[in-house]
Amino acid sequence: MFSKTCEYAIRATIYIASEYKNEEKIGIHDICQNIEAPQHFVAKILQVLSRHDIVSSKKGVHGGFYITEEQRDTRLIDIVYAIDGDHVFTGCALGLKQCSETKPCPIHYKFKPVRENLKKVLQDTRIRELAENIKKGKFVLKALGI
Amino acid sequence: MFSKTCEYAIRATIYIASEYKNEEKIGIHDICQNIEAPQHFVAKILQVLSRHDIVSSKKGVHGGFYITEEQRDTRLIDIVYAIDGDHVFTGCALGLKQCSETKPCPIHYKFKPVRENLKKVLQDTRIRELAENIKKGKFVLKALGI
DNA sequence: CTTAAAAGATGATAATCATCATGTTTGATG
DNA sequence: CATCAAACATGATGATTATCATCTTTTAAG
Repeated sequence: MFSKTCEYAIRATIYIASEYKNEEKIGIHDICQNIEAPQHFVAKILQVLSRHDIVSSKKGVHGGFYITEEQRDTRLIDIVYAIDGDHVFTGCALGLKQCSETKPCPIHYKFKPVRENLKKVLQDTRIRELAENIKKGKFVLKALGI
Repeated sequence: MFSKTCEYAIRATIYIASEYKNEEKIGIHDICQNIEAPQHFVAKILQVLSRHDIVSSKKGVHGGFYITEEQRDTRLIDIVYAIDGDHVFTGCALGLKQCSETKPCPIHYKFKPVRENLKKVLQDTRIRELAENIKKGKFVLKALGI
């Protein structure tokens, strides 16, 4: 559904939001270990997220990634747009360039509710809520090693 | 949502179903021209569809691709399964290996209805219906050149 | 029974996406 | 103000996906 890049982006953002407290920034190493993702790759992704004002970062000693109160209001759709663009929402399911409401492909209207459903979920889900649920232990971001 | 391979597979199948009549098989060249897809690539895909009994083919002079009455009952989900596998339906939206009903990722339950919705659409849509609609001119598979 | 037109099979190339590596800039701290 | 730990930037490699090319097999028809 999303690119791997986007999956990592969402996981990293949720992790940062669930861990950040007391002004202690979170290092890339810590992040990657806990979301089980390749370090260099995620570093690159976090730079993009940072430029899009989805997460914050600070260089230097005691630097790292963190998230502000405002940024906790980020909706999943913002991350998807920042990384994957609008393709998931607007692109034709059959890959037809000219497919539209007036020139629909054979399955255009059948997929419309699916798309709208997806969009709604992404619009209604905020990082804040997901991070809270992680903290409560309701959900997991990685398999817990015994 | 689907791979390009899968998009071409669906388009080709619909085209064959909408064009085939009077036992006249449809050549790969004709198909590719009308669905605007690369010939060699689609040839490969049609071989897979043929092996999966989604379309039929005949070699030699006056050979080509065609579709039987039974094959017109093929549902879109059959094509997706044949080409892309079950990843769209079962894979975690965040790419987590261990994500499941008992160990859900943070957005697992939010995406569940989206997935079910998608699956239902694919299950309820048959090639027969799509081909009929093409014939009636209600939908298009390619941009009509002026 | 030879020919030609079609799909079938397999392997090679190209493009895209994911991952890795290396060096640069920033900023707190002694 | 030198040092070091962090993110930042950019380019290189690897893997996967999409596309192309070449040859083989089948089959109707002269």
